[in-house]
Amino acid sequence: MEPPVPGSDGAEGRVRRPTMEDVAARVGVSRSLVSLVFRDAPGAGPRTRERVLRAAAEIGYRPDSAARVLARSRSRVLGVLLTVRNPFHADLVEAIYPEAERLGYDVVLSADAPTRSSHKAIETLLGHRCEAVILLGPTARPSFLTSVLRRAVVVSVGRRFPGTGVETVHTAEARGIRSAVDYLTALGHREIVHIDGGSNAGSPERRRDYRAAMRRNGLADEIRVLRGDHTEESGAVAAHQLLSEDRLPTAVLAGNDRCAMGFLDAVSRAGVVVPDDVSVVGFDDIPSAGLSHIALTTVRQDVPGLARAAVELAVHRLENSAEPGRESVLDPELVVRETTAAPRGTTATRPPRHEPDRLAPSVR
Amino acid sequence: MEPPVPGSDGAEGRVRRPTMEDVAARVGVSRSLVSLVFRDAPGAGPRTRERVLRAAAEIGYRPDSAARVLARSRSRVLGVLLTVRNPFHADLVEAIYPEAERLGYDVVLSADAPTRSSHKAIETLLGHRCEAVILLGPTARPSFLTSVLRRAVVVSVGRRFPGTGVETVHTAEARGIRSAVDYLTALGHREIVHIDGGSNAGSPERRRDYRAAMRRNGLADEIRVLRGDHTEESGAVAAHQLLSEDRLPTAVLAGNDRCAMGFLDAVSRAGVVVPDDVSVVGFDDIPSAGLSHIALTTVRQDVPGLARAAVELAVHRLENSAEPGRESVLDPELVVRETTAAPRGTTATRPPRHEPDRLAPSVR
DNA sequence: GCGCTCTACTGGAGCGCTCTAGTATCGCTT
DNA sequence: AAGCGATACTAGAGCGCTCCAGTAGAGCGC
Repeated sequence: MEPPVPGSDGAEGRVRRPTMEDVAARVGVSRSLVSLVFRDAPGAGPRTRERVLRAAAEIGYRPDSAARVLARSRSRVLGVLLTVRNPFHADLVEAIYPEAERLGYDVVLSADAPTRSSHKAIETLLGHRCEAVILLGPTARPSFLTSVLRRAVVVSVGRRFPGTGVETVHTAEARGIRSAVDYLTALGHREIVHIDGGSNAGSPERRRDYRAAMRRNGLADEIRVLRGDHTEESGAVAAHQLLSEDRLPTAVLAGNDRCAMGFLDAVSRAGVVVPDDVSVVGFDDIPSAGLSHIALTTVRQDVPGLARAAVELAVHRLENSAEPGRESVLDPELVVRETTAAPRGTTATRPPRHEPDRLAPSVR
Repeated sequence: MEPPVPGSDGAEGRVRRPTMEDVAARVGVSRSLVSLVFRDAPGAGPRTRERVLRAAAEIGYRPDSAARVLARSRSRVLGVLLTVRNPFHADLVEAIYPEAERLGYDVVLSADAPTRSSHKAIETLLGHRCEAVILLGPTARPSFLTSVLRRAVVVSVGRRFPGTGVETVHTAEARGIRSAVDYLTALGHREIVHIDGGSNAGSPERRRDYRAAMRRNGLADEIRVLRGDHTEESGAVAAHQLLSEDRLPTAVLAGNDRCAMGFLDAVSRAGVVVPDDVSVVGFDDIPSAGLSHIALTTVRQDVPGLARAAVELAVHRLENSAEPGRESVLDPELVVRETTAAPRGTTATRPPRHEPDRLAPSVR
């Protein structure tokens, strides 16, 4: 049998990983003491502590997380399931890392993909002893999630699983949609079309909330929903459909930013000027929405807030007695940029950019 | 001290994770036998094997990867460092998973981000006992990578680290750039501007290769490089710069697709028609480049090939004697879509879409 | 000088697996 | 009947860490 790294110490001299034992021997203390230092536990003198740390650095010791996880009664590991292509997930992951670290948890990532089911990705997470899994816009079947619940706390970001014991964090879609519709209405728009997001997380809510907001503004007759999904392509398809008709609506509320950007791109190629000919509002506020040449007016989801709430919910659930099925709802804010204006033929000037009213996150 | 999951078996009844011992007891065999079955090792009777598998499924047993990794002489874990926002990395990750699985390796992901240095992300990977780390477009300092080499095989995708012992997988930038310039030249373009990618992986090569290709086509006097990076924003900035001048060049070769898309967007807003007024070529072929409304002509990197080569290089290096510093170079292909045409005033018809010549990957 | 508390440290039993070295049982030859 | 090689299984020693129980010695009051 070969040593851990085959070819023994090859050209670059890879060698056996140093262990705590090695550090201990070098300093002349017990392994327990070294462990104690690395866990930041009380009981070591400041001088010794420093010597241990120095010795460890000298021999390039790093704690072995497999051994650590195995030995601990609590693993303190949070699993995150993401769809690696999804830029919104990317933002969430970036925000989850520091938050987990702050609370003393490790994060392991697992991605689903066309060739890798979320089922399998979650199994991998559980294999890593995650105490809780945070699922970003999960597409898994509720029945599977229920079985996962026997092993770990489950937090879903974006999608609701009422009555299953899955914790949920999501945006108050209704408030976001309503503020967008109200804003467009205030500008003088009446023909406001919604390109929806199909069955993606949040979409049924957004569709329903659009209808409600239209009715609230006395625009029940103008309600029009175009089928879409959360891709640029679907925005472009909707654009072509609208372009093929007699005339455009004066405003479009897209299911998300990617859809809005696909729409924008397709109409500007057709010579339509945004916002003069048509106003466009997105949802999410992904990074590219804010780029100067896009400057998309959109409903911003509070990504750091969602990340923080997800981690906190998971940790709270782990460290306190069982109180399943909590729900954390965060308010979005309308970010007005340059793709919205009063419709042609009304007051020529655009309203000033208004500072969005940031609302405190609420926990129900 | 609380049991593994605090609140003991709470509302949903989370309980102690079953172990091999539990499975063994249920079937009435030894733990070793169960281990053997789960490792697919020879030495168990077919009937027993089946009974073990069934019992495991009944009690919801899953192998504990921490314990497994700890006990094994080889961890068979590959670490992947990615920048979670980067869509090109997303594609690579998706392709790495199945490839690693095929060779019997586990994959653990770690992301760098503005708030999380690649240094730290790599440390995490090493803590998980990765035998090899695959770094996607790494930004780490070579000196740090050298220190990592003592612990693991290092494979860099995209960026070269000559003479360090880091294995490298990358695209033959020169061939890609040359085919793009040759193609544009054949269409009749002479004023071909390159918006470069700054210090991003592959950019210095692309810049150099652009110059070489221009010279080869007798266009040394037309060489013009605009400073950029790999974001949409930089494409838009370059567009505004060019628009502010007397007249546009007839063709633009962008540093990557995102840059190309930023450029496209900015010029079409200014009323410039692509490809009639200006031809645009990208680099990478990210998914959105192929969308019908974008239809970007671009130099496609062979993502599945890069992923496969990276995993194979890592595994080869682990399983054979030390042969450091191999390099695997994959050929790109020019994908002609709808953002390129002959310049205004020349032969009116566009050439037919030509089927790109796919070349076999070469290993040097 | 005595017990007493405190701090600084050590010993050792696991955590859930893997993997080598064994043992038991079988069928089959000689 | 003894021997033999397979095959099917078991025993048990780790892997590198955590964490609890325990010890040595210093400092202190009385």
